[in-house]
Amino acid sequence: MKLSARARYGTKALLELALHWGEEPVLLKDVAQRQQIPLPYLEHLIGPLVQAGIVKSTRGARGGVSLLKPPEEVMLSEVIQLLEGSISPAECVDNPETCSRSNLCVTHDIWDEVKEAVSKVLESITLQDLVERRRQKGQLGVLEYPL
Amino acid sequence: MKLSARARYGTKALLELALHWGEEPVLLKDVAQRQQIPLPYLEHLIGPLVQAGIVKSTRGARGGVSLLKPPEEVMLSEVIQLLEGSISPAECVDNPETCSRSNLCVTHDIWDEVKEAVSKVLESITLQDLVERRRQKGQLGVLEYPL
DNA sequence: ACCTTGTTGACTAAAACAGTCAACAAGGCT
DNA sequence: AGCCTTGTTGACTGTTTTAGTCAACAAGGT
Repeated sequence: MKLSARARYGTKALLELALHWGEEPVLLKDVAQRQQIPLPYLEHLIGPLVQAGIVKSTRGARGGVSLLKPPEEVMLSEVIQLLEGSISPAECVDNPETCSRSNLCVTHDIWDEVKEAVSKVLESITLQDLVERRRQKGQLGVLEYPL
Repeated sequence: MKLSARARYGTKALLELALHWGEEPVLLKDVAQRQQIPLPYLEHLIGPLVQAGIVKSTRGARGGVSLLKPPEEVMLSEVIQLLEGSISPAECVDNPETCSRSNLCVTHDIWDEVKEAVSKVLESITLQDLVERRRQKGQLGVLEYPL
């Protein structure tokens, strides 16, 4: 039931961008450093996020990445799904045809309920929520960590 | 976020035993066959379940395995935890010391909420619930599949 | 004794995953 | 124009985990 590093790193990266919503693009390098993500790894996460229309990237000097959609419009469920593939705990939840006798299979229903529970949580939280929680935690907000 | 085959197989196996609660021990071979679990694999799941006091095993002719605790006293959370290790979606939920700056780390809180949501579902379902759901599905009950 | 059944541990094959490296594309700056 | 900066892409590697197998063994019934 572990979430992949992909999904965890991706979420942290987006939080970082959300903290800078409306400002200049942030350097990938800085996102990596501040959120403790290996830079070459982060590079691979950005692609899908750009294609999904969540992130905008600008090349060249003074370039970087920034959020394209407003933070309050990005649900975590969306992000996780994009980077993780699917949140269902068992294959048969997404593809009922893979398990024979799904009609009798009670456990199938359980895994589906688990999935729904997770979905519900992740759908209820947006990047904006993360930003607010973060600001509440470290009262200093963005100034907390220089650079 | 996938559940391991260990946990899924284990759950199915216990459901099978719960269906025979109060009867003669069931052969491992039959559990494997009816729940579509590779026998040699199932053998490895039984050990931990016996040690945890959930299952009782009897060797020799007319032996087999049977539930030790009443089905209504076995929560799925217990089973999954035993076979899967932990249900938290991220390491840092179980070991906060592994992630530095956990004080500022907002995502940590999210993963914890996800874990709680899953726990809540799995704690609310016992083997007895599975049995009842199963009986409702296949009206014929145990007779549904001969052998 | 012998047959049946669960127990244990060693082992393998395959897949998934995290992470790296290097070549490249695109855009600003002087 | 040329250089420097920054993101993009794809190939690659090493490690870990996982599912699954095999074979020797232990225990109990008949």
